[in-house]
Amino acid sequence: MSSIGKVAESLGVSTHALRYYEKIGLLAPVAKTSGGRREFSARDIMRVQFIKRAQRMHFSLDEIRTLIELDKAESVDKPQAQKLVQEKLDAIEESLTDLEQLKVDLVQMLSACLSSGEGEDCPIIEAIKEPSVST
Amino acid sequence: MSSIGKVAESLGVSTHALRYYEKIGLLAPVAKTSGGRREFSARDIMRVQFIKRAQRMHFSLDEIRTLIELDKAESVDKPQAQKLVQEKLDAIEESLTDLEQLKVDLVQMLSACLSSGEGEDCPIIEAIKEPSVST
DNA sequence: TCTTGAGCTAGAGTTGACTCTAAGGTTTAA
DNA sequence: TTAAACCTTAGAGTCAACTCTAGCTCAAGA
Repeated sequence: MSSIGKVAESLGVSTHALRYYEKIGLLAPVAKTSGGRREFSARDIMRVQFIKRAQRMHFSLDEIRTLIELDKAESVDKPQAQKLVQEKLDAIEESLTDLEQLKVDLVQMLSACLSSGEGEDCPIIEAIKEPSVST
Repeated sequence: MSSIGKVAESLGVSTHALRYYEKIGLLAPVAKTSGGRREFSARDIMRVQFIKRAQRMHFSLDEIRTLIELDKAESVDKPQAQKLVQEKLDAIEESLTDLEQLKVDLVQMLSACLSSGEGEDCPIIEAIKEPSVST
Protein backbone atom coordinates (compact mmCIF):
# COMPACT_ATOMS: atom_id res chain seq x y z
CA MET A 1 0.00 0.00 0.00
CA SER A 2 2.37 2.69 -1.19
CA SER A 3 1.98 5.92 -3.04
CA ILE A 4 3.35 6.20 -6.52
CA GLY A 5 6.15 8.45 -5.31
CA LYS A 6 7.38 5.93 -2.76
CA VAL A 7 7.28 3.07 -5.23
CA ALA A 8 9.10 5.18 -7.77
CA GLU A 9 11.75 6.16 -5.27
CA SER A 10 12.33 2.70 -3.84
CA LEU A 11 12.51 0.95 -7.19
CA GLY A 12 14.41 3.63 -9.04
CA VAL A 13 11.68 4.25 -11.60
CA SER A 14 9.99 7.55 -12.39
CA THR A 15 6.36 8.13 -11.46
CA HIS A 16 5.78 8.85 -15.12
CA ALA A 17 7.10 5.45 -16.06
CA LEU A 18 4.84 3.77 -13.52
CA ARG A 19 1.75 5.47 -14.93
CA TYR A 20 2.99 4.58 -18.38
CA TYR A 21 3.29 0.89 -17.48
CA GLU A 22 -0.27 0.99 -16.23
CA LYS A 23 -1.47 2.80 -19.31
CA ILE A 24 -0.01 0.24 -21.69
CA GLY A 25 -1.36 -2.59 -19.58
CA LEU A 26 1.85 -4.00 -18.16
CA LEU A 27 0.38 -3.23 -14.77
CA ALA A 28 -3.25 -4.01 -14.00
CA PRO A 29 -5.23 -0.87 -13.11
CA VAL A 30 -3.82 0.20 -9.76
CA ALA A 31 -6.28 0.79 -6.89
CA LYS A 32 -7.04 4.42 -6.11
CA THR A 33 -7.82 6.23 -2.85
CA SER A 34 -11.02 8.23 -2.54
CA GLY A 35 -8.95 11.24 -3.56
CA GLY A 36 -7.99 9.54 -6.80
CA ARG A 37 -4.42 8.68 -5.93
CA ARG A 38 -2.79 5.40 -6.75
CA GLU A 39 -2.14 2.94 -3.97
CA PHE A 40 0.29 0.25 -5.07
CA SER A 41 -0.29 -3.16 -3.52
CA ALA A 42 2.55 -5.56 -2.74
CA ARG A 43 1.50 -7.43 -5.85
CA ASP A 44 1.77 -4.29 -7.97
CA ILE A 45 5.20 -3.63 -6.57
CA MET A 46 6.34 -7.14 -7.36
CA ARG A 47 5.11 -6.68 -10.86
CA VAL A 48 7.12 -3.52 -11.29
CA GLN A 49 10.19 -5.33 -9.97
CA PHE A 50 9.61 -8.08 -12.47
CA ILE A 51 9.42 -5.53 -15.27
CA LYS A 52 12.66 -3.85 -14.22
CA ARG A 53 14.54 -7.13 -13.88
CA ALA A 54 13.35 -8.32 -17.25
CA GLN A 55 14.37 -4.98 -18.73
CA ARG A 56 17.85 -5.37 -17.31
CA MET A 57 17.90 -8.67 -19.19
CA HIS A 58 17.23 -6.67 -22.35
CA PHE A 59 13.65 -7.82 -22.78
CA SER A 60 11.49 -5.17 -24.45
CA LEU A 61 8.24 -4.10 -22.85
CA ASP A 62 6.45 -6.09 -25.49
CA GLU A 63 8.40 -9.21 -24.65
CA ILE A 64 7.78 -8.56 -20.98
CA ARG A 65 4.08 -8.41 -21.73
CA THR A 66 4.36 -11.90 -23.19
CA LEU A 67 6.31 -13.14 -20.19
CA ILE A 68 3.60 -11.81 -17.90
CA GLU A 69 0.90 -13.49 -19.92
CA LEU A 70 2.81 -16.75 -19.78
CA ASP A 71 2.96 -16.37 -16.04
CA LYS A 72 -0.74 -15.76 -15.78
CA ALA A 73 -1.56 -18.91 -17.76
CA GLU A 74 -2.38 -21.98 -15.66
CA SER A 75 1.00 -23.53 -16.19
CA VAL A 76 3.85 -21.85 -17.97
CA ASP A 77 3.91 -22.56 -21.67
CA LYS A 78 7.29 -24.22 -21.72
CA PRO A 79 8.11 -24.03 -25.44
CA GLN A 80 7.14 -20.38 -25.66
CA ALA A 81 9.04 -19.23 -22.61
CA GLN A 82 12.00 -21.22 -23.85
CA LYS A 83 11.75 -19.67 -27.28
CA LEU A 84 11.77 -16.14 -25.89
CA VAL A 85 14.86 -16.80 -23.83
CA GLN A 86 16.58 -18.64 -26.65
CA GLU A 87 15.95 -15.76 -29.04
CA LYS A 88 17.27 -13.29 -26.52
CA LEU A 89 20.33 -15.45 -26.03
CA ASP A 90 20.93 -15.66 -29.77
CA ALA A 91 20.66 -11.90 -30.13
CA ILE A 92 23.07 -11.42 -27.26
CA GLU A 93 25.57 -13.84 -28.69
CA GLU A 94 25.44 -12.00 -31.97
CA SER A 95 26.05 -8.70 -30.22
CA LEU A 96 28.92 -10.22 -28.30
CA THR A 97 30.62 -11.44 -31.45
CA ASP A 98 30.14 -8.09 -33.10
CA LEU A 99 31.39 -6.11 -30.12
CA GLU A 100 34.40 -8.33 -29.61
CA GLN A 101 35.57 -7.76 -33.16
CA LEU A 102 34.87 -4.09 -32.80
CA LYS A 103 36.92 -3.97 -29.65
CA VAL A 104 39.87 -5.50 -31.45
CA ASP A 105 39.59 -2.92 -34.20
CA LEU A 106 39.34 0.00 -31.82
CA VAL A 107 42.22 -1.17 -29.68
CA GLN A 108 44.31 -1.43 -32.79
CA MET A 109 43.32 2.04 -33.93
CA LEU A 110 44.14 3.42 -30.55
CA SER A 111 47.52 1.81 -30.27
CA ALA A 112 48.43 2.99 -33.75
CA CYS A 113 47.51 6.49 -32.65
CA LEU A 114 49.49 6.23 -29.41
CA SER A 115 52.57 4.96 -31.15
CA SER A 116 52.49 7.65 -33.82
CA GLY A 117 55.22 10.23 -33.27
CA GLU A 118 54.78 13.54 -31.48
CA GLY A 119 54.13 15.71 -34.49
CA GLU A 120 52.57 12.98 -36.59
CA ASP A 121 48.92 12.57 -37.36
CA CYS A 122 46.89 10.05 -35.51
CA PRO A 123 45.86 7.53 -38.18
CA ILE A 124 42.36 6.94 -36.81
CA ILE A 125 40.49 8.57 -39.64
CA GLU A 126 42.61 6.78 -42.19
CA ALA A 127 41.86 3.51 -40.46
CA ILE A 128 38.14 4.04 -40.97
CA LYS A 129 38.70 5.11 -44.56
CA GLU A 130 40.77 2.08 -45.40
CA PRO A 131 39.83 -0.77 -43.16
CA SER A 132 42.88 -2.99 -42.75
CA VAL A 133 41.58 -6.35 -41.59
CA SER A 134 37.92 -6.66 -40.81
CA THR A 135 34.79 -4.62 -41.81
CA MET B 1 29.31 10.42 -61.31
CA SER B 2 26.44 8.22 -60.25
CA SER B 3 22.79 8.73 -59.68
CA ILE B 4 21.44 8.50 -56.18
CA GLY B 5 19.80 5.18 -57.00
CA LYS B 6 23.05 3.58 -58.11
CA VAL B 7 24.95 4.83 -55.09
CA ALA B 8 22.18 3.62 -52.82
CA GLU B 9 22.14 0.21 -54.45
CA SER B 10 25.88 -0.30 -54.53
CA LEU B 11 26.46 0.80 -50.96
CA GLY B 12 23.38 -0.78 -49.46
CA VAL B 13 21.90 2.50 -48.27
CA SER B 14 18.48 3.91 -49.12
CA THR B 15 18.13 6.95 -51.35
CA HIS B 16 16.23 8.54 -48.48
CA ALA B 17 19.18 8.04 -46.18
CA LEU B 18 21.54 9.60 -48.72
CA ARG B 19 19.38 12.70 -49.01
CA TYR B 20 19.14 12.73 -45.24
CA TYR B 21 22.94 12.70 -44.85
CA GLU B 22 23.15 15.62 -47.19
CA LYS B 23 20.39 17.47 -45.38
CA ILE B 24 22.09 17.18 -42.00
CA GLY B 25 25.41 18.19 -43.50
CA LEU B 26 27.29 14.92 -43.29
CA LEU B 27 27.61 15.13 -47.04
CA ALA B 28 28.51 18.41 -48.73
CA PRO B 29 25.78 19.57 -51.13
CA VAL B 30 25.87 17.08 -53.96
CA ALA B 31 26.18 18.41 -57.53
CA LYS B 32 22.99 18.38 -59.59
CA THR B 33 22.30 17.84 -63.30
CA SER B 34 20.40 20.48 -65.27
CA GLY B 35 17.30 18.47 -64.54
CA GLY B 36 17.90 18.77 -60.84
CA ARG B 37 19.09 15.26 -60.13
CA ARG B 38 21.97 14.45 -57.84
CA GLU B 39 25.22 13.29 -59.38
CA PHE B 40 27.46 11.73 -56.76
CA SER B 41 31.18 12.26 -57.31
CA ALA B 42 33.78 9.67 -56.35
CA ARG B 43 34.51 11.87 -53.37
CA ASP B 44 30.86 11.86 -52.30
CA ILE B 45 30.78 8.10 -52.59
CA MET B 46 33.90 7.75 -50.45
CA ARG B 47 32.29 9.96 -47.88
CA VAL B 48 29.22 7.74 -47.76
CA GLN B 49 31.43 4.70 -47.37
CA PHE B 50 33.21 6.40 -44.51
CA ILE B 51 29.89 7.08 -42.83
CA LYS B 52 28.74 3.50 -43.18
CA ARG B 53 31.99 2.06 -41.88
CA ALA B 54 31.99 4.39 -38.90
CA GLN B 55 28.38 3.43 -38.24
CA ARG B 56 29.31 -0.22 -38.22
CA MET B 57 31.80 0.77 -35.53
CA HIS B 58 28.88 2.11 -33.54
CA PHE B 59 29.71 5.76 -34.01
CA SER B 60 26.61 7.94 -34.03
CA LEU B 61 26.02 10.36 -36.89
CA ASP B 62 26.99 13.14 -34.54
CA GLU B 63 30.28 11.47 -33.70
CA ILE B 64 30.84 10.82 -37.38
CA ARG B 65 30.34 14.51 -38.01
CA THR B 66 33.17 15.18 -35.56
CA LEU B 67 35.38 12.59 -37.22
CA ILE B 68 34.79 14.24 -40.57
CA GLU B 69 35.64 17.64 -39.18
CA LEU B 70 38.83 16.26 -37.69
CA ASP B 71 39.70 14.89 -41.09
CA LYS B 72 39.09 18.23 -42.75
CA ALA B 73 41.38 20.05 -40.33
CA GLU B 74 44.93 20.60 -41.53
CA SER B 75 46.30 17.82 -39.41
CA VAL B 76 44.21 15.47 -37.38
CA ASP B 77 43.69 16.63 -33.82
CA LYS B 78 45.32 13.70 -32.16
CA PRO B 79 43.94 14.05 -28.63
CA GLN B 80 40.40 14.52 -29.85
CA ALA B 81 40.38 11.62 -32.28
CA GLN B 82 41.94 9.51 -29.58
CA LYS B 83 39.33 10.57 -27.07
CA LEU B 84 36.46 9.64 -29.37
CA VAL B 85 37.87 6.19 -29.96
CA GLN B 86 38.72 5.68 -26.30
CA GLU B 87 35.19 6.60 -25.27
CA LYS B 88 33.73 4.25 -27.81
CA LEU B 89 36.03 1.53 -26.57
CA ASP B 90 35.01 2.13 -22.97
CA ALA B 91 31.34 1.97 -23.88
CA ILE B 92 31.91 -1.24 -25.78
CA GLU B 93 33.79 -2.83 -22.94
CA GLU B 94 30.96 -1.96 -20.61
CA SER B 95 28.45 -3.52 -22.96
CA LEU B 96 30.62 -6.60 -23.26
CA THR B 97 30.76 -7.08 -19.50
CA ASP B 98 27.03 -6.59 -19.21
CA LEU B 99 26.19 -8.94 -22.05
CA GLU B 100 28.56 -11.64 -20.83
CA GLN B 101 26.87 -11.74 -17.45
CA LEU B 102 23.50 -11.70 -19.12
CA LYS B 103 24.50 -14.60 -21.30
CA VAL B 104 25.46 -16.62 -18.24
CA ASP B 105 22.08 -15.90 -16.68
CA LEU B 106 20.11 -16.77 -19.78
CA VAL B 107 22.04 -19.98 -20.37
CA GLN B 108 21.30 -20.97 -16.82
CA MET B 109 17.62 -20.19 -17.20
CA LEU B 110 17.47 -22.16 -20.38
CA SER B 111 19.20 -25.21 -19.00
CA ALA B 112 16.96 -25.19 -15.95
CA CYS B 113 14.00 -25.15 -18.32
CA LEU B 114 15.39 -27.93 -20.47
CA SER B 115 16.11 -30.15 -17.49
CA SER B 116 12.67 -29.65 -15.99
CA GLY B 117 10.51 -32.75 -16.36
CA GLU B 118 8.02 -33.33 -19.16
CA GLY B 119 4.93 -32.15 -17.34
CA GLU B 120 6.73 -29.65 -15.16
CA ASP B 121 6.74 -25.92 -15.56
CA CYS B 122 9.68 -24.20 -17.11
CA PRO B 123 11.10 -22.07 -14.28
CA ILE B 124 11.98 -19.12 -16.48
CA ILE B 125 9.44 -16.71 -15.10
CA GLU B 126 10.32 -17.72 -11.56
CA ALA B 127 13.95 -17.06 -12.34
CA ILE B 128 13.15 -13.48 -13.29
CA LYS B 129 10.96 -13.07 -10.23
CA GLU B 130 13.61 -14.34 -7.85
CA PRO B 131 17.02 -13.72 -9.27
CA SER B 132 19.35 -16.39 -7.96
CA VAL B 133 22.87 -15.05 -8.40
CA SER B 134 23.30 -11.78 -10.19
CA THR B 135 20.99 -8.78 -10.86
C1' DT C 1 -5.33 27.97 7.72
C1' DC C 2 -2.10 28.28 4.67
C1' DT C 3 1.50 26.71 2.08
C1' DT C 4 4.15 23.36 0.11
C1' DG C 5 4.53 19.38 -2.20
C1' DA C 6 2.57 15.26 -4.27
C1' DG C 7 -0.52 13.45 -7.44
C1' DC C 8 -4.05 13.58 -11.21
C1' DT C 9 -5.20 13.63 -16.52
C1' DA C 10 -4.69 14.14 -21.42
C1' DG C 11 -1.80 14.86 -24.61
C1' DA C 12 2.48 16.74 -26.69
C1' DG C 13 7.51 16.30 -27.03
C1' DT C 14 12.09 13.70 -27.06
C1' DT C 15 15.87 10.94 -29.31
C1' DG C 16 18.29 8.93 -33.44
C1' DA C 17 18.21 7.55 -37.74
C1' DC C 18 15.77 7.15 -40.76
C1' DT C 19 11.19 6.01 -43.72
C1' DC C 20 7.29 7.35 -46.09
C1' DT C 21 4.01 10.37 -48.64
C1' DA C 22 2.19 13.48 -51.95
C1' DA C 23 2.47 15.70 -55.92
C1' DG C 24 4.97 16.56 -59.05
C1' DG C 25 9.32 16.65 -62.90
C1' DT C 26 12.98 13.88 -65.72
C1' DT C 27 15.11 9.98 -68.26
C1' DT C 28 15.31 6.13 -70.88
C1' DA C 29 14.17 2.11 -73.40
C1' DA C 30 11.01 0.11 -76.56
C1' DT D 1 6.19 8.87 -78.32
C1' DT D 2 4.94 7.14 -74.49
C1' DA D 3 5.08 4.33 -70.48
C1' DA D 4 7.88 2.87 -66.87
C1' DA D 5 11.35 3.85 -63.94
C1' DC D 6 13.65 7.17 -61.55
C1' DC D 7 14.18 11.44 -59.25
C1' DT D 8 12.71 15.97 -56.86
C1' DT D 9 10.91 18.63 -52.59
C1' DA D 10 8.91 19.61 -48.03
C1' DG D 11 7.25 17.78 -44.45
C1' DA D 12 4.91 14.12 -41.77
C1' DG D 13 5.36 9.61 -39.61
C1' DT D 14 7.91 5.64 -37.23
C1' DC D 15 9.91 3.17 -33.27
C1' DA D 16 10.70 2.45 -28.06
C1' DA D 17 10.32 3.91 -23.84
C1' DC D 18 9.65 7.18 -21.76
C1' DT D 19 9.62 12.51 -20.32
C1' DC D 20 7.49 16.71 -19.91
C1' DT D 21 3.70 20.16 -19.68
C1' DA D 22 -0.40 22.51 -18.29
C1' DG D 23 -3.81 23.07 -15.40
C1' DC D 24 -5.80 21.15 -12.09
C1' DT D 25 -6.88 18.63 -7.19
C1' DC D 26 -5.51 16.66 -2.85
C1' DA D 27 -2.86 15.88 1.48
C1' DA D 28 0.08 16.99 5.28
C1' DG D 29 2.76 19.76 8.36
C1' DA D 30 3.61 24.37 10.99
